[in-house]
Amino acid sequence: MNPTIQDVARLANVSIATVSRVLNDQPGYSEKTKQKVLKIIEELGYQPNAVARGLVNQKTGTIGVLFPSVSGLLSAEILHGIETKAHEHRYSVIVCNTAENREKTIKYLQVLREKRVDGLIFVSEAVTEEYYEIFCRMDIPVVLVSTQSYQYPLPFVKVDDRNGAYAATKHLIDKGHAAIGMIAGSEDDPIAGWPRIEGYRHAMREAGLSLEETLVQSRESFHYHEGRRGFQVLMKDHPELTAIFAASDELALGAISAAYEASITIPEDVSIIGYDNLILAEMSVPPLTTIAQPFKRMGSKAVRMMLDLINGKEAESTILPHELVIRDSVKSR
Amino acid sequence: MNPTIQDVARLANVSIATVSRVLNDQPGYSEKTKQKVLKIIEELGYQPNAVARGLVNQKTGTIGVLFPSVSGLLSAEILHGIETKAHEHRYSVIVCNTAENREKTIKYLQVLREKRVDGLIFVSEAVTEEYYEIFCRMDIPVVLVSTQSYQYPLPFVKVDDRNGAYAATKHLIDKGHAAIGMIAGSEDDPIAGWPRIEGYRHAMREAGLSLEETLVQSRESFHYHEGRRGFQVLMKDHPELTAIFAASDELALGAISAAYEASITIPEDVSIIGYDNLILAEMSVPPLTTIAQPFKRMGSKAVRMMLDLINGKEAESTILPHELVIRDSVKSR
DNA sequence: CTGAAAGCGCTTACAG
DNA sequence: CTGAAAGCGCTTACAG
Repeated sequence: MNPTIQDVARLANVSIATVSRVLNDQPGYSEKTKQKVLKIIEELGYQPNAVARGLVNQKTGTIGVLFPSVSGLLSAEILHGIETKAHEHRYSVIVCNTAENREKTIKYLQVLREKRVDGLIFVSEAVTEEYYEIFCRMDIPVVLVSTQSYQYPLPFVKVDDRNGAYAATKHLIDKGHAAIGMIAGSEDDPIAGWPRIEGYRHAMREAGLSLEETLVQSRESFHYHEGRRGFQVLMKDHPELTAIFAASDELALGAISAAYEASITIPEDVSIIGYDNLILAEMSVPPLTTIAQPFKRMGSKAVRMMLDLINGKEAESTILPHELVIRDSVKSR
Repeated sequence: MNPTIQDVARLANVSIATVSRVLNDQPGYSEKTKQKVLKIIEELGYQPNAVARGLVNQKTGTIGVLFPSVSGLLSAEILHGIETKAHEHRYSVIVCNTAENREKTIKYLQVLREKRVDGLIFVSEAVTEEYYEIFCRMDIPVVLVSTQSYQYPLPFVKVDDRNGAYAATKHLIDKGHAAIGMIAGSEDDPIAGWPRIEGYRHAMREAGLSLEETLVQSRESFHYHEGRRGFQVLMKDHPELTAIFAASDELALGAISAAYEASITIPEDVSIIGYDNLILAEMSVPPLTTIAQPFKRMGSKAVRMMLDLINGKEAESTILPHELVIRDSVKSR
């Protein structure tokens, strides 16, 4: 159906070797030959078969990206960064939705291995020993995004969660708040869980404020409904609170919604600061003050590291800066 | 690096043809041979090279998906549906972010053609003559999602926008509203623009209500900020309005935010109904009543159609049902 | 039941 | 400057 290099060679009266050379900008043919070949290619609308190329070159120009969830806003923004940068360098990206499920992840890894992707980007998930062993067997570069591994030497790009959480809490303190609670992720989560709790505690301690345990409501996930529940529990235990740091924007929106139902006004009664700066932070009522993570940049940076790795260079793990985005959900006291 | 079929054959003392047969569950070997081969495969951790397979079979088990934007919630949910269903059938998906840009789209199409994807899913965008010609040249199945073509015979899966908009408006009318405005997309948009306006007008006409032109604020896009602006203009021109149909959830959230700033209470002063049912509809304050589009189902249905097409069967265009989701942004009068 | 061989569409030494 | 040939890792008639 599609014309092949054979067709081009025949019509141009040259060998396929010559066609291949002009295709790849290699030396070894006269200008005249080049023009002849180019003309035929044009006429035929010939496009080289990347599958055949992949087979001989042993690289496919494809990278696999594994997400715990593709429908989340966070993944979507990271994917956007990855996809854009990859395409700039003529790489394609295959998306995989692991759903944080071991079997699915392994299945995906197997498919990606069969497809001979040139590299793997692993997003927002912990690297288990099992995964790591598969990475090794695949023998291709792996870059971590928005996660890191303490046990395995895998390069990563992320924000410093501890610092980000510190900045959020500090902002609340600077605004005159003293009774500050936190709605957090799981304490067992070594990436987005306890580091953010640590950051909060650090700021509280530094300011000489209460470190009472019940001030942080540790939830199972970072989702909206947990934010609602977290807010309710927190306000029941600590009606004196004037400010809350929610460890994700979704948690913050949940808190805002629960506040609304309880006739607590944000930010008049209670100030709330989020974490992430997803687009929905802007759409919130009131617009959410939050710590921004540069998701797109994280994605493109990961691709740049991946390209270095593929080309045999080193890639250094990178901490990208977070940023305080002030909107209307935090009020001075 | 990775073991090949040659390695397996050598160690199992059989020919590569035999290995290939047991790999593909074809007849033609004794149970004993099979076990021997399987054992070696296991020991070696052998995994067939999908690139080589793709070259001989002339199919890659990969489909390309083109989105106008990968970072949007809507795309993310459709992608989720596509990805899940594709993976169930051992297909991989390559994502492409066209940014609604002609050059980028053509570049992507070229890459996908070189990579010899087995099919194309084209999401939420109009099919131009130029694109259609490329589709034809690629000679692979194309399925449209959340869009359709009036000029070209391309199968699609979508919701009936006219009916959905009608249902939204009707709901407002049923709740006792008569002064109803609309914040719409572009009138030039033949997919999500005028059909929704038509649906609104149909319901208004049927109920004997005003069809005044200024009652529909047609905006450039379906984004949040347009919703804010749309609301402001609408309420200035028509302070008598008690209800508004926003043609997307983002527009609705923009309207709610603008209302909040103008001290207009939702739904007490003005009821608002959205369209899409993105997760943020649930997170809105107040939670947004809206028309749900089954995005995940649209994605998986598209893949199912794609598989039929790839296997030489027919695929019928499908209209999936919308659904009214009642939350708190609409109040009876 | 099994294997030798051709072929998928390319790239790349090698020889001239 | 140019081409014949081997090879990438498979599948599939074909012959036995």
